[in-house]
Amino acid sequence: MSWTDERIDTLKTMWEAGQTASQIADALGDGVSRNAVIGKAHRLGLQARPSPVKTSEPEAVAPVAAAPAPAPVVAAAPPPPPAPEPVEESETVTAPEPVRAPQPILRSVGPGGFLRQAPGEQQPPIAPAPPRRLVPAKPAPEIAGKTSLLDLNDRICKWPLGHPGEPDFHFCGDKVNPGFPYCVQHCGHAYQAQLPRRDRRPPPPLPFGGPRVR
DNA sequence: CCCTGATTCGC
DNA sequence: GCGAATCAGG
Repeated sequence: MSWTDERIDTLKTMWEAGQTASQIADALGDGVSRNAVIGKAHRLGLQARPSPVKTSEPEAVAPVAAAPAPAPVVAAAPPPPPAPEPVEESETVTAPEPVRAPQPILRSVGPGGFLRQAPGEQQPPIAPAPPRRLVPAKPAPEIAGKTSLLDLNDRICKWPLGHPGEPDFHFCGDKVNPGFPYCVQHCGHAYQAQLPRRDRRPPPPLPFGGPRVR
């Protein structure tokens, strides 16, 4: 699979949202490695993320004895203010725009790179209208610490807890029983000995609506 | 060992 | 441009 616009977009969005390269690679699927993600991210110019390997530049650390204090120059220049980007207010009248309250909608990025609809948001599909700035949605507090869709990978248990759409829906997240999508405990739930046909319960309650039929 | 991102370099 | 291999810190 190549880097289509959508996939690049997913990469950008997730990268800027702080997702790890592994998570992004997972979401993109199609055998994309985290190396591929990282490589692409860098080529795209995305970068500057706290790297575990610190590039401690030889910061010309003045010897302790040599430089006792920073020269008390006349006017001590204050640190350059972060200068929050001024909102581009162009044409339109300076209407206060009271209506548009930017609700922090939490969307998750699906494996195909599409944006999933948030629980309360049934109707309006993705608005193609470009928002001024993409503010990476911070995970809702309910999900904090939980294993979300984006956390899934090959080695953690994908057993769902709760139901999709519920605010605290998440996944087990334990380490998998090697070779299975679930941890040992949930494998016990997922895989059970075959019962005689007549004794079998009608609705096989499989998570996710069951495995893909393909 | 597991994870992370950065970099290199052959393709 | 791509990404596996490699590096290096947590």
